[in-house]
Amino acid sequence: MEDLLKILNEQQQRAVAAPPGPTIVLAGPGSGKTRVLTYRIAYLVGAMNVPAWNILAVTFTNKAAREMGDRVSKILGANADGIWLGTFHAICGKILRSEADLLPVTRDYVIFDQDDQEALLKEIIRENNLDEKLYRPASYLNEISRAKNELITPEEFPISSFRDEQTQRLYRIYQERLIKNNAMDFDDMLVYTTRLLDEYPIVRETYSHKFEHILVDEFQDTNLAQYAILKNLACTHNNLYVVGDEDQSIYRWRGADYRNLNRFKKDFKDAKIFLLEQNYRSSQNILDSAMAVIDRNKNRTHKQLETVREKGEKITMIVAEDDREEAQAVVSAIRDGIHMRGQKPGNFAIMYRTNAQSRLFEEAFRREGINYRLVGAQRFYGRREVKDMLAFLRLVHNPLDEISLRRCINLPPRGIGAKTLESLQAQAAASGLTMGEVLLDLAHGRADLLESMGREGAKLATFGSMLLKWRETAQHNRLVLLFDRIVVDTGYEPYIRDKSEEGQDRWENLLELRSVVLEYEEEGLANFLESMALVSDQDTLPENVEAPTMLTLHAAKGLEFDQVFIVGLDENILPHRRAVDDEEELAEERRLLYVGITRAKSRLTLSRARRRRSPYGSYEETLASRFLDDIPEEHLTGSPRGLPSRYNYDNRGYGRGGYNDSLFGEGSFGRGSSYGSGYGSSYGRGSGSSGKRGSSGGSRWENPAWMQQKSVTKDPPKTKYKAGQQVKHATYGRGVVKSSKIEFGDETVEVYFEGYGLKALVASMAKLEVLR
DNA sequence: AGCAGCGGCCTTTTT
DNA sequence: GGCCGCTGCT
Repeated sequence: MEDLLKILNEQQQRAVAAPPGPTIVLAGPGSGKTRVLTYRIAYLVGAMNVPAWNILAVTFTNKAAREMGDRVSKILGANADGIWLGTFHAICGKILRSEADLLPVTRDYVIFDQDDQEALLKEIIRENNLDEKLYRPASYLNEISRAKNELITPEEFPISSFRDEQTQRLYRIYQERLIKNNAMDFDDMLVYTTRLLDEYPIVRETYSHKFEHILVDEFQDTNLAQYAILKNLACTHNNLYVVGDEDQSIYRWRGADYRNLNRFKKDFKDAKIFLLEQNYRSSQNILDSAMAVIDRNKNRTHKQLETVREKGEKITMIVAEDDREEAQAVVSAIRDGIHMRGQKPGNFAIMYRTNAQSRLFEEAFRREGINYRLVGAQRFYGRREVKDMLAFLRLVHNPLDEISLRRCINLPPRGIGAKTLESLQAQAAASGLTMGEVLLDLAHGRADLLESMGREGAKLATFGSMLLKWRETAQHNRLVLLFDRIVVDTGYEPYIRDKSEEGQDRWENLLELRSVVLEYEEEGLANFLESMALVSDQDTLPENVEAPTMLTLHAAKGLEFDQVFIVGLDENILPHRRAVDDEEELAEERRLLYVGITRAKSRLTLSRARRRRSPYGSYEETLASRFLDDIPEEHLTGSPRGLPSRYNYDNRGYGRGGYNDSLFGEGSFGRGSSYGSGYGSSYGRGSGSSGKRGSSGGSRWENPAWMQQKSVTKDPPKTKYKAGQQVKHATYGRGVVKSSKIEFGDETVEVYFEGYGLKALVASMAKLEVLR
């Protein structure tokens, strides 16, 4: 253990070896806080003899959890087994399923995402004859969400206007309906867990004893509900170790409250505080600029960030004529970095305020033939065909879920339209059941029902029978069989797989989902559905892909890149239009920029556009972001208001090679960015395709191995692997093929591995080596 | 019941 | 400029 401590600096060592009890680690960007957390866990296990299963570590994303888990395992090996490590929501999910008896929902509850929530609230608004134009679900959901994050029940909802009254009413009905659907939303997971711990001393004490040591990453982004959970869990020991940085608090709008740090100090008077100021990431120029930006915020402690690295290059400013040119300039710069200076494509990142901004950059990358990876936006799990399939699976798991029922009951169209649904709903209401229950009753051959519902009853009974069959399949068979049954029984394949390229993409997405299903054979449907609901954007960031990354500033938190481009530094973009007239929100926009700047290791480029397309289509003049004023000129190359440098776009349909020099301007020439005029245009083309999934962009699903391999659907289905063959797998080692067959155009091999048992693998992805 | 065509509405950020 | 929902036609 002492050896381990040696590779940490003095501040880090002290934080890692802190005595038990409430502890705050204030960690500047790039100061190795993940490292401190990892070693803290190792220290607890290795030096303080705390069993791993008595440790709970909470991270902000699943990806962060995975990374930390890997690092801890590397240090501790099997001694790390049993540790609870995950996001707040994942950990709450685990607790809630264990304690489901105490909840108003059953163990089979499903998690409603934003779309489901909106669908449900929309229904409620409709049923209550409220004007849908006036009652936008999203805006009410926002308020409901905020209330939940502050642990305010519908009854406690504060009322000071007519709108508040409506919100309260909708909130109350919305909660009732969630329970009726045997569902909860993201916020409920926190709220129910809090209440479980608050109201049942036995539960509180059980978990508090189990989690003798609790560690929390990104503490500045916890909300009140999360804080309450932590406090409850720590109630018997106070061993609460939190790491955070108030300057990186960027989720206020989601209820996060960096004042939880103050709350913590107040609630735990004896809390020890450690500071990590040594930066290992960025050049001093970058850090100085970051500090210049953040120092303008009030109510914070100034931190003097020092780097171990060199002073580094100045920050480059690009000012383009319009947003399209901005995108082209940034992508050209990346292209030059890759091709002229031999930089690795993965070194680059483009960060923006809103997802919508990614589009022009995607187009520019395509023009240049450069592959890219995109975080978030239209995620894989947000795709229609994926959500459709998940709706079927959710309905099978939880027939009370009316949102999923409505979504999938007529997929593909089978004559169950609005009218049929209405009569199903009427029947449900009349018998005090849910629609799903009525369907299952019909399937069970309830003659009275069938009779009273006439022709519609017959249609519904057909679907009900399928549902019943699927539910039986789910109980006795492999998960993937259920998946396949649904696809076959509904005729979903021909429905989405039309002749178009899009149709093919959709089908391939479905196959990809199927291969995810294969990974959940042991964990089962409930766990599969839960992880599907809890994957975050960052979790879908493709790894091991050498390509520039595009992501929002929010998604960039916790990451680092050698060269960072922060784009759209205009008023109303960054800071965002919605934030400019509120001081608190403005401060958060500033922190957002700070987070972005501090992601950069060696080189930082800021860009803006003089004209920008408004959401409506027309072009608007822009003003330079006020934040640019705060970056001292000595750190900057190019002026925020200066002239753009001359770009040459290689005549790719956009080439006015260069811009009018005589445009008004304060900036002087030659100070412009270094993307000089016209490097050759001969490279880049066709080096990769980024658009396999159309404009929706990628995720970790971008070009997976099986995609390159043409699917085989025609007979005869020849399998590559044969029963009895000895094979080798990267993770599982040696195994014997038990069977292999073509399912949906992809070969599925069942292999028996020593020490791992029977595994079902997708042949094109598993990369099995045939030994004999 | 289902599709095509038209008009109104947007855009923060996410577990 | 694009998505969603509504209307009216088959």
